[in-house]
Amino acid sequence: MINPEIEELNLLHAHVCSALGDPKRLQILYALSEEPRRVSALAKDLDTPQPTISRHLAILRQRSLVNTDRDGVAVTYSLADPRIIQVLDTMRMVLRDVLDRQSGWMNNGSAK
Amino acid sequence: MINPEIEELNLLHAHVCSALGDPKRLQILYALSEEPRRVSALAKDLDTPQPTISRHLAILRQRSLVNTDRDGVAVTYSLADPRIIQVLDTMRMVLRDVLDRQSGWMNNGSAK
DNA sequence: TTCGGATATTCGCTTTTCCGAATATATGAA
DNA sequence: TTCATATATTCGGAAAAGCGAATATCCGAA
Repeated sequence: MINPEIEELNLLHAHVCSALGDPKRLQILYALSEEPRRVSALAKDLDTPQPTISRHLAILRQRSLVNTDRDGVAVTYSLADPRIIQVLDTMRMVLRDVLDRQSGWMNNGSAK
Repeated sequence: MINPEIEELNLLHAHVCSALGDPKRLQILYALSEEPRRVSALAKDLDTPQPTISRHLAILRQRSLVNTDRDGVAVTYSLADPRIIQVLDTMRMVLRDVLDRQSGWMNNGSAK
């Protein structure tokens, strides 16, 4: 409980997870899972200013969630690990189940 | 791309994921995955003030990541879905791989 | 109703995060 | 070197998140 290594790992863990907590970054990650893209392509596809995309990509890059590949003046970003999408899909399924349960399919719990 | 339903789901998705981005909440979720606990037990086990624990639990509750079960004056919290831990474990593995790669096992890439 | 223990909420305050706008840097071509 | 294009960074302000301390609420027992 007072182990500094575990504590440190916990901080990193939260730091990485917090990168998943932004709508624009989710869009970016899903877009990259379809296929690697340049910054300009992401900006166009997500209809978002290029500096905004770059800032989010910097965050994802710092947390090692995406890789970069320079090609002349252009930079192509790709997903660093497919498990990231697996994680996001799982969370989406969990969310969907919650929404289904709340949206009262099964009417109101009392028969007749 | 201009679908309001998808957009809304994306916001919720990010909102739920952002709950995973705090070290204390990670500790709480892992503790609850071992076994359900009362607020006071969490406070003691994680060596954290009770109001702090309650605030974090409120966030996890709002996002439907934990369930509550009143038993008189005590409230027992439990993990709402085991897939949440699966997600956290996966992210930890991804993180571990990154750290391993950075920590230069394989020395420096050039033999001899 | 009153009390005591368990849990929840509020209040200031500081820190972090996000955005748009502007600007800076980097690379290849000429 | 200079230009044009692609990408990155900085700045200022607004919104959100976190925390400790204090306090409020809830529930069962008496």
